[in-house]
Amino acid sequence: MKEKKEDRRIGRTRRLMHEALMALIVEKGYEAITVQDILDRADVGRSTFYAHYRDKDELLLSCFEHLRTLFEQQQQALFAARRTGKDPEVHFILELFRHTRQHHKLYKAIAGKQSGEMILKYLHRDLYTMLIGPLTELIRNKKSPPVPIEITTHHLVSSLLSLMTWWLDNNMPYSAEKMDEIFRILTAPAIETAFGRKVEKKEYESIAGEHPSGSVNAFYSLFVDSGCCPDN
Amino acid sequence: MKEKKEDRRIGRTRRLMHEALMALIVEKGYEAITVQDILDRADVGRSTFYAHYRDKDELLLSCFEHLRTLFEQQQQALFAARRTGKDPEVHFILELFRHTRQHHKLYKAIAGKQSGEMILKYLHRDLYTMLIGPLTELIRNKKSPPVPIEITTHHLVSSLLSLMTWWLDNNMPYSAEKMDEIFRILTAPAIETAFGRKVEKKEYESIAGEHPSGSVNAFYSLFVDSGCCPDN
DNA sequence: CTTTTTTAGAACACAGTGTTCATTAATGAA
DNA sequence: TTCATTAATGAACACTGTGTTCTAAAAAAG
Repeated sequence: MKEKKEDRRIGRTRRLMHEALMALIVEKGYEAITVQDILDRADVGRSTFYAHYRDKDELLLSCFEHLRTLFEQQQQALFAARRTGKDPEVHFILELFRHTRQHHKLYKAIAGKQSGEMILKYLHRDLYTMLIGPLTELIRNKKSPPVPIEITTHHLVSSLLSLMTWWLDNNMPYSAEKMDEIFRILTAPAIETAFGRKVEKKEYESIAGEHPSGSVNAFYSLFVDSGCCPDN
Repeated sequence: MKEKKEDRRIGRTRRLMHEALMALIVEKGYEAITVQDILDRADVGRSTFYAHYRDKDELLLSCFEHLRTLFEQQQQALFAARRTGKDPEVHFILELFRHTRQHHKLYKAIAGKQSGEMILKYLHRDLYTMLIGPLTELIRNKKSPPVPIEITTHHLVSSLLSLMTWWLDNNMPYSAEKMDEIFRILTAPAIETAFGRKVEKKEYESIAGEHPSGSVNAFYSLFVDSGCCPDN
């Protein structure tokens, strides 16, 4: 399974540069960092850096992909555990907030306001791609929604990322569960609208409750049941 | 009133540089632009540029402030017209979309994805400052909201900007009125929640209607009635 | 017309990027 | 351990872009 013919030095050098960049982003912000800063912090040679990455952006992207792999592996594990029936339901958004808290230093460097804006665009694009399919599927047989599905999806992703960065940049004053709840309260009605259904008062109230397992969850469980996670 | 002791050359030079930057942003994106590009396009000397602006960012900021002034003047005029009772109600969000359409080339350069991310942060900060006060005032006597007012405000501003940039970057496929309606559908329920009131089905349905003048509008008319616009 | 202010243009030092190459060191396989 | 292979080092280099300075010329104001 594992292709382990990689030189140890490569992994070590890459790890050093990752760590250096993450630390520097938190300290002075991505834009202000020079390649020389990274070399000094990681204590590697200039030519070594360019042997691994084309430029600063590619290093940051590499850090981002590392974090995404971490999350995907954890999702895979949870997904597998769920299939055995031993675990409760897994909700993508909640797990994302939990993973963020668990690796908050990495997330803050990568998704916080100190990081490069480029990363947020990648995150947006990735989440958009994950969402647009299942959401389109869900409204297939419904009447045409009052808001185009592309805009709704775009709005949902922007809202999620906006909450994430707010949470990180304000030192996570609330629990992951609370953030998940906040996201639901702020966006669930819009999702119902996009699905073309009326919002019943009873349903709406249930949104503010603690993780209801009613129809509102249809959206959230999408991320687990529809195989929208990459590499599935 | 007007302090017109400014040398004609100053205005001309500044205008040339503004125009050059706007055009270049649309062409190749803000980050890729060098000072030399601006000098060539505007046909001004290098020392002239630095006599007016510290750097590229300050020039972009100057363009942004120019646009904001344009909008504020128009708002002032509408506000005045409304006081005479000759005009229908003025809604901040709708007027912002209308102004965006009216000056879409400027807005696309300044708020589109090709522009510097710095500007979106300024826009976010400005809108947040405009919103947070009136929103806090509105929930003063209500029960404590399920979502902190700071987060709700942050979310609203992010949603608005996300819609704005989507609209601009997709060549404005919908009318300003439609965008205003979309913004209401996607965010009004969250506002009601922040206000601590239950959303009645009748009210909710009215959101999707054409610019209802019911209680949902309490939020939107804030921008007109509460003097939250700068320089009032 | 005279004074004041702005602009032009070239020269400059400086900071940061990305490349090259000969040398040294670490690695992993035999 | 030996040894061929691969990676890291570090210094030198050309290059691009920034921001400053200075003198001469042009334009505006009075």
